[in-house]
Amino acid sequence: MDAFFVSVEELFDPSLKGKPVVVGGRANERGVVSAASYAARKFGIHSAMPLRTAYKLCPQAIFVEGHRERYSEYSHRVFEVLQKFSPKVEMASIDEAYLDMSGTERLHGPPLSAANRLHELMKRSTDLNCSIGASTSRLVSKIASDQAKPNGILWIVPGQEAEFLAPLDVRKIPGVGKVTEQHLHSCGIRKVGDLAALDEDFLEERFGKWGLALAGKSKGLDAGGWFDGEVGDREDPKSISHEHTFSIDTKDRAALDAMFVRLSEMVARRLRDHHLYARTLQIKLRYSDFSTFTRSRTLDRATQIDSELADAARGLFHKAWTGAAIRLVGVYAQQLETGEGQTSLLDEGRTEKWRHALEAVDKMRGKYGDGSVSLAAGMKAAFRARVHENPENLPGKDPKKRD
DNA sequence: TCTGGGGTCCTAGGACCC
DNA sequence: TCTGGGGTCCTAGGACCC
Repeated sequence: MDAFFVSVEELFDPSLKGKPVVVGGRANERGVVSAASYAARKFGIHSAMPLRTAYKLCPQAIFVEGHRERYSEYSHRVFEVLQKFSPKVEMASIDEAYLDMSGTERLHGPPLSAANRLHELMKRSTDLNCSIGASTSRLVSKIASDQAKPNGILWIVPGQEAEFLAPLDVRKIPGVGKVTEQHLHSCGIRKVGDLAALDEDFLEERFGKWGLALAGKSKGLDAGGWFDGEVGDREDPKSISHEHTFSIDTKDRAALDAMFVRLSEMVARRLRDHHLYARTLQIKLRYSDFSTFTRSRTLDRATQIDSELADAARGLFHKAWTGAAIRLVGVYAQQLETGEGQTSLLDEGRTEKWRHALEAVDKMRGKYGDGSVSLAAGMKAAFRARVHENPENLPGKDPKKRD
């Protein structure tokens, strides 16, 4: 989808159309650009750029927080349109999808006319623009759709994959980021064609397993990495996490403790939504100087209970924390299992009680919002965060706030 | 410039087992 | 007595994607 978040915002507020719009947060907040309108991009603004930098480049831009629920809803509408074209659809992210079109020629005709009809139906059904790349591999189709933006279609004729890729910068290959790009440049490799011309053994020696995959990609093959397997058979998530960057770095032990509880609750809630149990719990700490540390622990027994995750998270935190001011904390559930596994008789009663309590809690959260119920420590987190960011929120000043 | 939040995949060392 | 080779699990870190 083209400038997806911005385009959805425009549907709800047409006055934004044609203006420099930045989705991601207010101009003076800690955070980065999630999406920028094409008008904003003219000023040099792009996604992942710090909001404060974007503001300096274009102070007159309109900064909006964004609405995740709306994007999810529209993502689902997009998915429904795509399903009309192939039974094998894979949403690769909220605004990007792959369709396996093999065997649909009789129904949709040759690639270009199928792409055309999809393009038109997408516009009619969702009022949103997309770009389409068509080819014999996911890799080439993805790159082709990038080249087709905005609002375009690009079909790479079978056999022409390598020719299409050859003049492009190596950075265009998904998986080649800043670091790999620098590494490749230092070897004198700048274009995909340079890569394709190299000896596979050289690449493997220099870049390991990844080098071998790169050799394949440079020729347009879905070799290794993300593109393995059939289109559309992604299963359960492999990890579930939440993290929080404080608007002001903090050393407040109770506030940090409480934030770990709150994040653990959010993770546990989503584990239950997915009917999954976590065997490994990881935390992340980021200090003021941006140095980042992770600590993890594998639990005796997989769990989806708020307090068990929270206790483990706080335990890891206390062991690792230097006492210095902290910018970010995070909680990650990994090694997800579909059952909790062997439970000792001793644990069973306790676990059962929690299960009932949490069922009720989840129902209330569904009805009254996520903030409606929390472990006592989680409530403290919300409260302390409010006071930390605005001392006016201290209780006693206003009887209503004290409640 | 002053750096979010949600993910996936890969590497590498050490413990431990046979 | 002076040390193999294979495997798996655990932990920490990092590149990368949207």
